[in-house]
Amino acid sequence: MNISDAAAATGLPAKTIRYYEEIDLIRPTRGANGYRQFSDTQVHQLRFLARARALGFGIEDCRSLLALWQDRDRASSDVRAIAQEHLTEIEDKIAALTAMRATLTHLITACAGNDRPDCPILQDLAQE
Amino acid sequence: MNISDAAAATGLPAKTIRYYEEIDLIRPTRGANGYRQFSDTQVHQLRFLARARALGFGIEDCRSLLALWQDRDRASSDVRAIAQEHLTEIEDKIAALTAMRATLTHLITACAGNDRPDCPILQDLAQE
DNA sequence: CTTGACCTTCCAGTGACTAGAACCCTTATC
DNA sequence: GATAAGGGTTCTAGTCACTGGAAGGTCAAG
Repeated sequence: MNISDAAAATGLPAKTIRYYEEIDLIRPTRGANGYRQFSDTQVHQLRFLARARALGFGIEDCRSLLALWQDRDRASSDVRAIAQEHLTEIEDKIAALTAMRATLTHLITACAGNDRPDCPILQDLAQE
Repeated sequence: MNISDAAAATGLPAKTIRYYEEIDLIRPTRGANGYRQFSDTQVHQLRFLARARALGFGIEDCRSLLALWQDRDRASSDVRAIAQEHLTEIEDKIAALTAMRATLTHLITACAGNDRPDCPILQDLAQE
């Protein structure tokens, strides 16, 4: 399977798959012409990576999760620990963004949004 | 006022202030010894930038907002438009993170987190 | 005169790709 | 056999907003 087929099968751009090879997340073999060859197993790994990335896991977490997936003697507690830490980070980001949203919503509501120069948004930025 | 005083007065790291000069967000003068000199006005501008960054505005938005702040003939609608677009981006991010949180919370709850290898988290990553 | 705290510039790295250039290989058609 | 389209390859550089570190100049105190 060539790279564009692997891309179609996983939803990942070909460029991203090449990048994953560069950082040793995946090791496709090479054909006589130098083209990358992806096995069904590797396509499965790529789908795993795509899903993990979609859940927001960083590349190093993905590497760990992939290794755990391959390891039949893994402990589910190791997987859970990675997921739990990631969840905490997500919750922190949500909290930060939610605070921004509250402030912005408030300021936008207060701003007339007309031709005049007076603006509560700028006042807020200038003062606090 | 030297850079470390400006940093202390604004909460921004000195490195960040140098970076802001490099990208022409601020233009401190220089003393005879080559040190950057910050006026009270410039410290005020830096605080404005710090606050805008804290609300998540990107650097180019900050540049625009700073220019609008300096412009006495501005229309508040221009400020509001920038803030509104930014708010929409924040809401998109919150939505994406909230979806991740829901999935992760569900999976973490389902995972025993013990010494055994069976793990709903890996199952989810492998299948979907 | 030395020490230590400041300041300067410049280079490189972060995360996870992405764009683009320059070039090679395969397949189909004429 | 020529050619053109549509693969594939590598390499460099750019993204965003800093951040770390090295090498070296400046200043105030003792």
